[in-house]
Amino acid sequence: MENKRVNNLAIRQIHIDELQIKPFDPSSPVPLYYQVEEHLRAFLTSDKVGVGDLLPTELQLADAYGVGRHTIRTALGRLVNEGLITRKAGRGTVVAAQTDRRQFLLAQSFSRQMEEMGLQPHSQVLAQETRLVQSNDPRPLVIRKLGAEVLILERLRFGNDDPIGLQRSFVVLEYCPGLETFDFNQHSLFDVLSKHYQIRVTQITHTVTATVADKRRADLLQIEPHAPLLVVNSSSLLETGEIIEYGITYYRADKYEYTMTHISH
Amino acid sequence: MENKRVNNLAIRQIHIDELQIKPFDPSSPVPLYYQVEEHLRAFLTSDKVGVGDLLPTELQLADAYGVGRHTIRTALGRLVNEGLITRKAGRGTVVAAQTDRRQFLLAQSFSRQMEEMGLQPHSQVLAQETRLVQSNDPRPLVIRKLGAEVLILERLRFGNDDPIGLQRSFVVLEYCPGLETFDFNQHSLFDVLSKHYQIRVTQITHTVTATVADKRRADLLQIEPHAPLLVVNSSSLLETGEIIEYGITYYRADKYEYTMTHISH
DNA sequence: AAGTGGTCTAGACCACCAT
DNA sequence: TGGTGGTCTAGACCACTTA
Repeated sequence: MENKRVNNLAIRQIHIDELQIKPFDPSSPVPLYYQVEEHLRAFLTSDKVGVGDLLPTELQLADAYGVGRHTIRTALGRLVNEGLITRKAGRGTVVAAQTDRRQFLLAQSFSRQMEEMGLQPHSQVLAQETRLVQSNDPRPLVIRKLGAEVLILERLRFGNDDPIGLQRSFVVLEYCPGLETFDFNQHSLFDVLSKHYQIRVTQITHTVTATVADKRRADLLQIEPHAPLLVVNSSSLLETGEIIEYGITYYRADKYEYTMTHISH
Repeated sequence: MENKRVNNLAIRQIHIDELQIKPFDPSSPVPLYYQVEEHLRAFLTSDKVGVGDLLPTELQLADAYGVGRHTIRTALGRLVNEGLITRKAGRGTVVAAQTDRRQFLLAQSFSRQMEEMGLQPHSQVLAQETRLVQSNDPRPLVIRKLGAEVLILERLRFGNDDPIGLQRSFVVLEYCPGLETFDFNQHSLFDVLSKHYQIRVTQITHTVTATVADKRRADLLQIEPHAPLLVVNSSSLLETGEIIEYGITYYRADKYEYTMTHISH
């Protein structure tokens, strides 16, 4: 529990013992730098560390893991690329803000988007049914999952009690049997998938277009008919490339905008 | 001009002399690996190489540049991260297809987007003027460049002779003096910036929302008034984080959609 | 002044690929 | 079988940060 005061900012120096380093299996075919990397990643993504914490020095890590400094640098270099840590000569290696990871969560979850905008999210389930994928369902589902069993969920989404979006979600039940028994007035879809089913969505594609509100959508969203709507179609894929969810959301253009940053390295 | 035949595929082995390596200035403060990296990048992005060409071995490069193998590996590793090359143990280092770079160009340039969709792009300049940034201009410009000189360009954008978008661009002239003398009926804005001014845009943020067409926009885009439009606001930043361009484009929702894929690592 | 990450070298052994 | 990139070590000097 030693703290130092640097630049008028209390920062925490992580002690080497906190890493709970165990000796490696030297006969393992897995490269040493990768074993170090995985061990550090597990530690960095746990709740034992916070943004800005200072990692032990490279030489301390090399000593503790029982490998050369270059091996440690290889592992740290990969974690820098991943955005988990940053390095400063003369200063040390610090735990970074996980903006990428947070942005990805935002891309998945309406609830987190609302929280990010400072709004209190809630949902009203308008319809919930399970049936098989039909040929007039969204194309990505038809192409890859025709005839598969899906949960279809239609929800009206609110931020601070204002209706913001009307969302229709198709979830392929083969990956999450029993999903239809949850109450999605109370639970976030992506929270249930990640926490109850341990499902990792690793890729999401959004296609954005525009339309004008018809009578039903105007009534539900409490806007004039013919008011502009932003239409976001989303495909959520597993690591294997299989589709698990497809969604169509109609957002009020006066309450919501879609932002994306492209970075060239 | 020696070719080898491997796996029924003619591949070209790049000879070390083709790189035209000159001795480095050893007193330069620029790290050796970075000098190597820049030299290789210039070579790889020139028309002297093609996708699939095989680079000289790491030891040959180390010898030719007069540095250690590890220094060469650092430079090559960074170029791998950048997507310019790939490596295969036992095989060698090969020139990669530059898919990442192409996607980023797409995000910049209307012309390339149209080509990607198989449409012939062209533009009609509706207005072109230079003036100073005023307080009622787009916020990102006002915040960072109030009073700076900008070129304002309003263009009607076509794909295969159909009007698709109406675009208003603000370009900060401090980075590209004389830009106002180009004829943007003929030239792509981002082509002129990158080729004539050697300007590298490394970050673009898009904000997407929706509206309905007013009379003027409906006439220009040849649609009904009140038809839905997709509104894309874009900020283009330099490596330094400074803003060089801001654009607002109104796209016909029946002709254009905005697609973005998020990937979690 | 002491310690940090940044850079660099020389050398070693390995798994993999082409021949 | 010979050569490639992949991994790893030991050691060195530097610029920079912090005290």
